[in-house]
Amino acid sequence: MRKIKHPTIDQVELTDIMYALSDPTRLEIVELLGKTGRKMTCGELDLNRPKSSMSHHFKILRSAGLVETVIDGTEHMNSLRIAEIEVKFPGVLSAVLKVRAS
Amino acid sequence: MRKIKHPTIDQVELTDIMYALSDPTRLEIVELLGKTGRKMTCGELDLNRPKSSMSHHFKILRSAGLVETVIDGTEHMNSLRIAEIEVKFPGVLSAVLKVRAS
DNA sequence: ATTAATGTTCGAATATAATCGAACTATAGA
DNA sequence: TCTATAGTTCGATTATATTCGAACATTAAT
Repeated sequence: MRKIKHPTIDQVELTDIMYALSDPTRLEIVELLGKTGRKMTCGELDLNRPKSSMSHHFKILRSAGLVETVIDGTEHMNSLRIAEIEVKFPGVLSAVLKVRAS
Repeated sequence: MRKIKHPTIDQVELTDIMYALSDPTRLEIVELLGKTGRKMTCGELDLNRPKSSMSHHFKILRSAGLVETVIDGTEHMNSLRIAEIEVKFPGVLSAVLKVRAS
């Protein structure tokens, strides 16, 4: 496990994004990543759930194209792919973030 | 079966809306309702699927608060609850509709 | 080399959802 | 009243997701 695979932006489907955002835990992760605007480790994003459960949710966020994870030492740094997603699906993710921020 | 129950707008959750929109068939229904902007019967919205399957999807769209159905004779007229949803979750549904329209 | 830290993957249990035929309900029209 | 129409509900099948402990992999530090 050296590098994590992500879909390219043209492979990202709107339904997958909707699905990823339909889980409260995942929506909260996305909200936190959007709020801080920086890369965060899974640890920082911990929501009182077992590691394996969190890992599962990150996997879905990644495969939906919402989150990018790069490995840095033992840590996995996660960030929102907001710029790309806003180009492909203008207004969708930003509106969700705005709603959740208020 | 006289009148169909819908959630009030304050009962509507963002995650339920996301979930409802994560299915291609349902997203297509929403897209058609948004595009025409008028009430449409389930028949008009038929997507080559059995009635019972379509009914299932409408049920989910209704319970998510996305669609309102009023009975008119033997027909069930469906419309998007876009005005209410835009007040509660500004920009979300409109962005999805815009993306799908393009 | 050991040990610790950070996540992933596996595997199995449980839960939720999709699908669709068949039976049903409600209304309209002849 | 009989029949047609529009859609829902039931029920059973199949498929997909969630959950989380335990084992594993990778890197860092001692």
